[in-house]
Amino acid sequence: MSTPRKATPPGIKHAPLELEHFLPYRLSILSNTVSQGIADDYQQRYDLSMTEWRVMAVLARFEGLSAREVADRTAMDKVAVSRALARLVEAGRVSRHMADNDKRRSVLDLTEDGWAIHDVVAPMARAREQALLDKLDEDERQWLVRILDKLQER
Amino acid sequence: MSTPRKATPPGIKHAPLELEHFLPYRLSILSNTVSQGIADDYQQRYDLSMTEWRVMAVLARFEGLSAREVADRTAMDKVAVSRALARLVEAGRVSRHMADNDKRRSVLDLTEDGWAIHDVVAPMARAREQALLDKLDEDERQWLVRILDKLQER
DNA sequence: TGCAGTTGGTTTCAAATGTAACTATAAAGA
DNA sequence: TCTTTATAGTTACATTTGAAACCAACTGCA
Repeated sequence: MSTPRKATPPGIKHAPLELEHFLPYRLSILSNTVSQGIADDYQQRYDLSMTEWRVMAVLARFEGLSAREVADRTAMDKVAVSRALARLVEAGRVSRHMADNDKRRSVLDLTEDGWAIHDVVAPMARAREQALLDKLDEDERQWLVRILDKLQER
Repeated sequence: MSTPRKATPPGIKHAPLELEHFLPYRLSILSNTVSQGIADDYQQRYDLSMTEWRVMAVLARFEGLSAREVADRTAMDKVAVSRALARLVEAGRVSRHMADNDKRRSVLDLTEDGWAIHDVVAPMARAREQALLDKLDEDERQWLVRILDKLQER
């Protein structure tokens, strides 16, 4: 154990990644920081998880979705959605009733309580986004949108 | 339950977030897609988790770090690092010995096996990054770096 | 010295998450 | 119609993750 078993051949350099310039890493750090920041605004206050908030946000935007459609729109998997919905319905923040044309399908909506929370949290989320965008000038904001569009293509 | 308890005042619109244009959401989707893509390259093949790979990547770049320093550099918490290291050491991919000036502190390095894995995975990660960057033209790439720098300020 | 506070790191326990199996309904084909 | 296959959603189990408690070693200071 104390003697090196084989010296690294002199010519080989290993070329480690420079994480601080590595795009996937930078994206990950940035994304986590931002999402966590927003979550800090509502988590304790409303006992609301990030996934629950995402479900609420999409139901605010599109009323009457099924669980499956929520999953599609949030890029969450259906089990996660099912669990988030169980808590939200239990807490009286989302109403669920059966679609009359298809008894498997649920029809989901925010309740009044759900809307009340939404109407507090959504502006806070927007404010966080704005704080981020404020670091950029107008040119940069436009490039950012264009760049994100291209990176997400396909 | 069947009678609405209070009608939503007619003037109030609720202003839901448009997730598809909401920056934090877009960043999250993009980041997860990219990181998961890279992870697909090594997870099954080397039985290596994403956190383990991150630890290896940072040890490739900076030899002899302590666990604490790894945590700082990866923005992971120390419990996650501790667990990743336990597996990596067990698997013979990282060596750990005690710092002689401070017996709490560990001195961590990739082993030969660790380097061998690194030297396969790092180029794959770089290739993924390149595939992403290939979607942009030179202008856009430069703006992206600049924008990320500004977004991460402070 | 010797005590109080801090730091590096691991362990423990609870909560979150993912995978696969399962139930119920619906749709499609013979 | 009867049988097969697909879909919506939940449940069960195993794994991962995070928070807090914990232990050991170090530091500062009386």
